[in-house]
Amino acid sequence: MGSSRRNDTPRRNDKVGYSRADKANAHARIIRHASRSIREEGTARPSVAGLMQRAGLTHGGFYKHFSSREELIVESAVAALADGHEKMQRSAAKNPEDPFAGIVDDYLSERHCDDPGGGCALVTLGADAGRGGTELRAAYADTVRQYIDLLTTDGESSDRSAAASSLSTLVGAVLLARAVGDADLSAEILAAAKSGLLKAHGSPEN
Amino acid sequence: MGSSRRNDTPRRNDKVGYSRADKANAHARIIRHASRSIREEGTARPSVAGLMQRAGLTHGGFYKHFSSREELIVESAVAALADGHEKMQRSAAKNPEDPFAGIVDDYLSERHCDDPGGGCALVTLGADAGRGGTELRAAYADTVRQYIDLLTTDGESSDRSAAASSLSTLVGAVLLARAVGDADLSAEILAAAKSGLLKAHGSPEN
DNA sequence: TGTACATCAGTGAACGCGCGTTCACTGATGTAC
DNA sequence: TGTACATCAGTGAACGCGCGTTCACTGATGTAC
Repeated sequence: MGSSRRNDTPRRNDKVGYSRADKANAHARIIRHASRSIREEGTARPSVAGLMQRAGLTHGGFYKHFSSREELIVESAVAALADGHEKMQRSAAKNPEDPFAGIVDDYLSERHCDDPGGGCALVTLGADAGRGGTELRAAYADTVRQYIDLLTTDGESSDRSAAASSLSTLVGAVLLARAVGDADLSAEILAAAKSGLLKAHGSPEN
Repeated sequence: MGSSRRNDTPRRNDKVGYSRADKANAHARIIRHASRSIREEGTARPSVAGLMQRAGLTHGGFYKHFSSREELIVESAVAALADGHEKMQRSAAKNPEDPFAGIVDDYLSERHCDDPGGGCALVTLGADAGRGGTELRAAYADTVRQYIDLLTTDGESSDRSAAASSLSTLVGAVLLARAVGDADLSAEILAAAKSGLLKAHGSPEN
């Protein structure tokens, strides 16, 4: 009740002092929300003030966490890329007998299509990465390699090629399905990609 | 020599009066350069002044051509989408015996990959279209349908599905190849997509 | 065909606004003793 | 353990800057007669 050292009054609205744990939490919150924002709006549009507001903070404290807007963008892009990869790992784990089918089902789902902010950043940040700096592109490339590994069921080189081709189809299909404003055409694209991928995967050699 | 009505002194640098043909030419020039700029930089970043400057004009006259920045962006996005489709038609025409192979060769070429400003706008404007207004998305959807038609060699519905799947692969591969900053990985992705597409197209049924 | 005049494409200065960034300030945190 | 004090996360006002947009102005264009 009386003199509280910590963990009392966990978060006041008006004015407080801030512990190191508070800062770490705030940092994680900024990154988490920003990684959604840039997937939704791209890396160019979101403002520093808006991103801080979404994390429940004001813009003034921004430079206690990042040396520039660009640094936040890169850090949250990396987080977004990792987030998408983790979700794909979970998709693969959902169907242990045919992880490829598990991935395809989740990736080409309406659910994924309707949630760009929580979805694969290869799609949402692809164009921005192509225009971006070295660091972003390197992180993007690493993520591509991880996706290809995940889609490669054995170590054969032809299978790695098939995985890269499959990844292209997955990413392209979701990009197209989101961009056309037509639900029927979106569904057609997703179904076509799924059919093509499963057919190719079913007959791996000729 | 003496009193020139028109077509003398075709374009002076300092100060001139402007004919209707001049305006039409200027309008086309603005659109042409802007359609490159937005493919290179996205729809968010290029400024009105910069876009006008690239067309050899100053920003003041902008609103003689467009009612807002947004209007220019949409108009030049439509032009960019049409430009990419025309180039793909030419790719198909280059190989009349196997138009599909002609398209795949050009689309997945290093040349296309290295020229986003002159390349397919489904790739470069995909993310922006997904975030954009109704008009842009409708134009994007129309272009997608034209691409699918071009990739459909007969009217069978399964072939249309194959075409949509192939288009996803094409678009995804170029998006990925551009975004990874690694020439080897880019080449690997393009080669993998090409191999996957030609394999699938070689054996159309089972 | 020639003359008189309204039009309007393009210029460059100016507008308010939102942006990224900086700063003085606050007060709990957390260290030194 | 308790006391004194430096640190520093977060606030909100303020900064200059570049943006989209507006405007008065110019003078060849192109129409009316």
